[in-house]
Amino acid sequence: MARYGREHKEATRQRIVKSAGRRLKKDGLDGSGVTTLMADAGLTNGAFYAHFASKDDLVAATIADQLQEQQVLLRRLADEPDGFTRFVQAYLSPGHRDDAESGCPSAALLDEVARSSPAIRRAYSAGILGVADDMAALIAPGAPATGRRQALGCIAILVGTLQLARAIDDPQESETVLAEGARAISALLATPEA
Amino acid sequence: MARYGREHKEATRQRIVKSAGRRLKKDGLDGSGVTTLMADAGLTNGAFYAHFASKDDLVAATIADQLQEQQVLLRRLADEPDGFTRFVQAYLSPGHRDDAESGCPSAALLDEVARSSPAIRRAYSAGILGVADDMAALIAPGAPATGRRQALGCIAILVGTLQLARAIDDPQESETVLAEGARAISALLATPEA
DNA sequence: TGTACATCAGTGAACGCGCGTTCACTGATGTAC
DNA sequence: TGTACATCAGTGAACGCGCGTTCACTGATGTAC
Repeated sequence: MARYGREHKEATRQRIVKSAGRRLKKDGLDGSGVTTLMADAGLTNGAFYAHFASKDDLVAATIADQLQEQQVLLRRLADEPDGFTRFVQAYLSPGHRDDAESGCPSAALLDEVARSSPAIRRAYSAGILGVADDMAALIAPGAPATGRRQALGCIAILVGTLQLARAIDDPQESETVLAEGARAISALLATPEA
Repeated sequence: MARYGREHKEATRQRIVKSAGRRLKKDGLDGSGVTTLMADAGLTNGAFYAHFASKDDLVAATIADQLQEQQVLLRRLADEPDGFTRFVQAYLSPGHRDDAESGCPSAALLDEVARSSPAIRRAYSAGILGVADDMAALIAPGAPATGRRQALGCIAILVGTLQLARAIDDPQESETVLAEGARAISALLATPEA
């Protein structure tokens, strides 16, 4: 019945989603064309619609996948000492700033996501709230409600800081921004809710 | 000698830059075409290159103008009591979240700016550092160096918070994000540098 | 084991469209006499 | 004051190109006998 093993097509789809993650974060949602996205996966444009209903459909799937990857990363850190501190340090590092392609999808794409179709915003919203939950477990293991609020605040700080550090072309000012972002995270977590 | 009064052409250019500010913040840098940008100013595409060398040139000019407008706003607030607090309140309001077109250029465009040409990043960097200086005067009138660092941190928090609030499609979660952003600003400003 | 076949993942050319940019031109303007 | 003129801001059609999407097809595959 099934031609090629039944996992073959799904594997190809996953390959497209993974390479699209890198391309979209590098060139933006509007800046990445279907032909390029397929070429990145070693395919031609024609095969695209055998896997996705539209470019929006791929973007939504890719964003969901990227945020799931972030959840996996955060869960792995839950087992390590100072997991969250180390996460913040890596996130606000010059290395991450200079490598958007393999970095945080929110930092690379958030303002474009906010302008995107409902389907994309839905995928993003569900994904980022999942990330917030896992981050909350790192920040305040015993207080999910508080931790989740704080996690959303931390995400906003991390994303804004990295974007600003990327946009500013003076290396020294850019480093100042990264350092101040780290200070803002510490300050937020050290300040009890009113 | 001069045909049309000598201020005529400059006035038209300014009109294009102002309407481009709204359009670019609404539809993004990649999402706004030259024909649309000119139509917004009541002109046709052909006249574009009499005013700008390229689309990048208009984008750089528009970003510089938008950031100057923000400086004007911040300077006006310096004369009022609680100027900065009121600025933050308005910035992190549902009204601003739902009206990107007439809002903060950084919140609308920062990740696209980070991917843009050197000329655009240069215009943005110069502009945002000017904004930071004026914000520093509001935050810490007597300590420019500290104030400037804190201002950069505040800008990152404000931008990240507004973008996240815009992307999340659940109104309640979105409000939580805005509230937590405000708390992060207070926490950062209340925490002395190490 | 070898061969004929049905399946379907992937190809590549084509579609209409909007992009950024160019250019020959039009026609309203302020100036010169 | 009235008219002829030079200027040049703005028009609108056209350029080649890449966009997202469609579709007739190819050819490698696992299965049936």
